[in-house]
Amino acid sequence: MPKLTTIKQPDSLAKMAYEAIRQSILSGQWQIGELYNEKAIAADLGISRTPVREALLELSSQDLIVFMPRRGLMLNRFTLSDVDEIFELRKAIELASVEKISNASPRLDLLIIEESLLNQRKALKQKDYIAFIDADRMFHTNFSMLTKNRRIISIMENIRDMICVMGVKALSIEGRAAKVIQEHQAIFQAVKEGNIEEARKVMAYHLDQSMEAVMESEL
Amino acid sequence: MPKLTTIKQPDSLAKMAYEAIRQSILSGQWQIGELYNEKAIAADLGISRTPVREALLELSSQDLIVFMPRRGLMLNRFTLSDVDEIFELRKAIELASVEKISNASPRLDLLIIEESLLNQRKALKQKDYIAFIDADRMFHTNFSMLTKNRRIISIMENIRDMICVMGVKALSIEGRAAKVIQEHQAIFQAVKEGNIEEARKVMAYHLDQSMEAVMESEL
DNA sequence: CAATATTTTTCTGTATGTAATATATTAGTT
DNA sequence: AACTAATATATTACATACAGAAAAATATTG
Repeated sequence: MPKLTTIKQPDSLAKMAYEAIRQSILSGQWQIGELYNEKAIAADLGISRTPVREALLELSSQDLIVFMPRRGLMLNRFTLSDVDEIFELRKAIELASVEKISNASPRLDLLIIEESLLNQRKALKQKDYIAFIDADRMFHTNFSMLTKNRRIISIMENIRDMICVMGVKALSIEGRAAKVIQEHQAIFQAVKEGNIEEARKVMAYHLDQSMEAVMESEL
Repeated sequence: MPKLTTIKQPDSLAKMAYEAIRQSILSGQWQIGELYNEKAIAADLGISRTPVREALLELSSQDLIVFMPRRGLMLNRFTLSDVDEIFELRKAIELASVEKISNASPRLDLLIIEESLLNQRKALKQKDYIAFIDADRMFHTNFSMLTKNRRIISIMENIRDMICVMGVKALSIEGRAAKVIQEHQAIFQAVKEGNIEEARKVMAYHLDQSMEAVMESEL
């Protein structure tokens, strides 16, 4: 029986390719409906098709891209029913997260959340759209991080990636940004007070509103 | 811009390899702690290493196996903290599922769940261990299927696979099987009555008990 | 000129080749 | 005998090769 020493995985080309491609997708460089191919991506990254293919398989199992057999690959085009499914899953996980965090003892964590709230307010005041989205993402990222559950963290990361690929400009809907801040504030308040029922309620409301905004801006 | 006709994916060797390897793992043919390698698996399946590698990458991203660089691969050896994480995630999802189903209007669904309950009782009476485990799996599978949320269904499937790989004989703990049936009955009852609060409560209790049984039998 | 048949091109899915590296084995030294 | 260094072995990680299928381009026919 072999030893069980934990081996540090050196950064493989496949992992680097995965991150590179993921970032290029998230930063909006991939057009929806456009066909891409392994060879071009490999050439672009200066490596062979093999590690690129591995990266693409991973991205495909995360539902960001879809393989069109013998044709190429494209960004996943999410349907309304996809959005519904994704937000249902998100709700299940974020409600559980908010519940866990409301219960947690080291209230230091709260500072982290509060900071992202402040950043978001500042961004809105300065009308810095990019910074606002960043802070929004941070607010929710903090919640999953605070669960300290790696599986929850990674599913939530994937959900945020999918929402990003939807290409939504939900936050640019008139008045939505201000409401988002109010909702975040309400969530933070309830968590701070340790009021679990209220925390779940306002988080659920916030996610329902977000989904509606996404669907609205999608059509 | 290319057409968007949905193309039927022919069963690729990679997909077949994935299912074959997954089944051989779930049916207990892989020993924990043992090293395996791509070449041998490929030879075994009569195909080349490439599709085997793709299948293994998928299984690894599902946390069933781990790659040991330049050494081979083995079954994932779950720690207590893994078990904790997995059950936390499971709880988040199954609580949401049970809530959704309690609310659902076409109560036909209930028949399906009731049937798996009856099967489980029968299996216990006949002391058919295999059938009992099957019915147990079926009971929970039904819940995720009834959500009609493909993402929830696939995460739950993965969770069940991981629990299977843990190699637990939790259900063989003295008296546990009978208690499982009681707990399932209580869940079914609450769902039938549309009593959401109660349904969540008894499902949470059931999952806590299950996790304890898993951890107990793991050590 | 339109419609169909044929050829060419493109791109994947799979197979195979190769260099690097972690471990096991052996030899050598004190 | 115990420890170290050198060598061998096993196995991936990546590159490359190739066949087959779909799409695009071209030729052919009515």
